[in-house]
Amino acid sequence: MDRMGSENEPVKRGRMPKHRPTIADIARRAGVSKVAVSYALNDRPGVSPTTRATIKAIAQEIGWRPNSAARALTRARADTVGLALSRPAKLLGVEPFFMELISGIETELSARGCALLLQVVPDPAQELEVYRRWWGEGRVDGVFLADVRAPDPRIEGVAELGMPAVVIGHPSAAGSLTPVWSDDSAALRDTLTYLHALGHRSVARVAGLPELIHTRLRDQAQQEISAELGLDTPVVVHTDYSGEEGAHATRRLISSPSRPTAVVYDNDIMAVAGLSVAQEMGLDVPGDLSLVAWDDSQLSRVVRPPLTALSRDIPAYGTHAARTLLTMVTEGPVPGFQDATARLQPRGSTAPPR
Amino acid sequence: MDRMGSENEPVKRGRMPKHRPTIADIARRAGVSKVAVSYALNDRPGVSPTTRATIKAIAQEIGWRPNSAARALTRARADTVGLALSRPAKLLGVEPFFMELISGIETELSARGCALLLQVVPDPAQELEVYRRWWGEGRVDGVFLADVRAPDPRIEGVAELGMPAVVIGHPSAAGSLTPVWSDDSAALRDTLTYLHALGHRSVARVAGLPELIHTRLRDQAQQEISAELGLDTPVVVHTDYSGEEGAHATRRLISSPSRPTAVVYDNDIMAVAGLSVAQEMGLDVPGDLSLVAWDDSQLSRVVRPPLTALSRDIPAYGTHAARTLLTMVTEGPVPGFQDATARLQPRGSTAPPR
DNA sequence: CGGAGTTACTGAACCGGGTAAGTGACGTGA
DNA sequence: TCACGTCACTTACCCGGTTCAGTAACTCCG
Repeated sequence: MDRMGSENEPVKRGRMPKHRPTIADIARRAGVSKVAVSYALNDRPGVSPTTRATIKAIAQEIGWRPNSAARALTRARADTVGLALSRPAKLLGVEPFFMELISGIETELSARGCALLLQVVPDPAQELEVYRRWWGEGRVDGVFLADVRAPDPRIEGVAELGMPAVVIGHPSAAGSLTPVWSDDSAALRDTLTYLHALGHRSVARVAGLPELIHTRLRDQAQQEISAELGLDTPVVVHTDYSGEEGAHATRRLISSPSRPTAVVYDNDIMAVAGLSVAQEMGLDVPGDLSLVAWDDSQLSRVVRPPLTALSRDIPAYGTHAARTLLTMVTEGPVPGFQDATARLQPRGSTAPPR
Repeated sequence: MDRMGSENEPVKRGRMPKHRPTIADIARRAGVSKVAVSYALNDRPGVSPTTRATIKAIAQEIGWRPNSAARALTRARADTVGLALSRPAKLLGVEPFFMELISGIETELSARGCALLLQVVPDPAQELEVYRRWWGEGRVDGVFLADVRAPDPRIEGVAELGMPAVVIGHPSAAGSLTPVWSDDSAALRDTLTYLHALGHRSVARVAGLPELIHTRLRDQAQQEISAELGLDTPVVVHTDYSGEEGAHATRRLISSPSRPTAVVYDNDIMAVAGLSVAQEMGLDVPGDLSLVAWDDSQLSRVVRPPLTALSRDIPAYGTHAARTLLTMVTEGPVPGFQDATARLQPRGSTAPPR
């Protein structure tokens, strides 16, 4: 029984009215009530197998999809989680970390029918504001926090909202929120032990942003482990993670009277920059200077010599973070999750010092 | 009925019930109806200045935000646009392009109070499925399409849905959708003309995925421009954009009997890999081999010699794409937008051939 | 054969905003 | 003095899907 264009009559260009099908449309076609359709489509008791099949067939045929807004309204669930990043475009682009993390987060989210809302903002204060807005508007069910800082207003702010949140970083940085982290200290211990075994005694580090907690933790771990192993007190230079600052820091280290024999870089782009600088200044890598990159990507492998790197599965890290967050959303508080420790991948950029 | 605490009355830890404020709450406090509140908050006539001020003050005080689902339901507008990417995690991470693009897209979106929904999927077919779902569920008002392929089901599929969409790529790839693009052909012309002027006659190219339309367009332009300038018929090697394949392709080119004197790479990671391979094989860059990278990032500047690159403002590109899409969403069809042509940035990796 | 239980369904209300169409209290001009 | 217009609100109903509380019809069983 084909009834003519119900209420909305004037069609624009011969096209269908593009009226997205609703359960009311299905109900009309099937000759039942909206409610029966709702029960049928959600596999809830209350409709006969025959009716259920008919309704499902009609839904399939007319391409019905549940309107997410309507559903969110009743279930008070957005099926969306959020991630705001506060780093400048140029830096975000050059660090493979975030893209790989996002990619891993997606893997888990899409398997569970959840979407990811992303926003890039200039600074952490605005990041909190974005989270406040998202939560207030009911757009997200939870969020990820990355790049935790020394005193970080986001931690307290998000906790106050009562919004499920996963901190990508060490528990000591997470406050009352749930951390998903990997043990940087152990990774650094492996690295320094390895360099010590090669015969190095002076190991410097070109670190990331000093205000990030994970930078501080690495700084502190390096102090402690160096002392334990009997290495020289380490020189640590802080940068903004850019290649330019990595190059500059390397130049400073190499020119200093107490030149280190090995350098650990907090990301791979700085390690590559450091490698170029060292070679340009006539040093042999690894003969005169050994280099280690923290986080491994294609970049570490395509330069000569290939870089010894602290390798970890970043997409998996993201997947774990997403899984943790979704569990919190659906089942309430969870303790946190410790991911695998980065594994040292020795390549051509490290050797015994001459 | 086994669940008793359903009326969420026993608060867990002394916290407020976390009932997000609605306009009904404001109405109650102000002693007016919901509608008066709605009018007041939306700056519509129908309430006295005094009442309006009172209502706004209360809204401010209790931290009211419009529920996005409820709003989407009546306005049939999600205030969200979508981007699905179908590249493997490892490749996405290493190419600064997407992160910078997203960052630029965000700049425009957040200024207009619009959110970005992101999804990473394994292949283009699933990307279309994601778009179908998002559109069917009313989650997005429009989408971006990147990495258009030779026959691309997404173009037709998205057009069929009647969903606003911007194609990041050449008009010839966009079908009936709206393109935002920059003139690769002109950029390549500048590059080849420059290399020709330096004295190069044999210019190869290490290209990206052959199924991408923009790769094809570059291939074709290279053919034509090379012929025009009197260069040798160009050798083009297709890759998956990874450093590994870039290195391999370079090795092949260098070892071939008709070794080119210059190579253009479709992204910077491959150019860096190519540089390493050339140096490893004993070639002097730029003396024996000149290299050009398509798309410029920090990477091009931190290696030695720094890479001559086709530089363009990718965040701005994203901003233009976002602006175009939002215009389509709010005002209907627009013609498309041509972004600035990439500018050749000569650095140390190019010189006259020996 | 009558009451209880089950099955298959429906009407009404709800989520949190929005719009259209009133309504009563004023002010104003003829 | 009265009809008319405005203002400042209100009532009623919508968006699309979910939930609760019925209600017939049918089955089962003592």
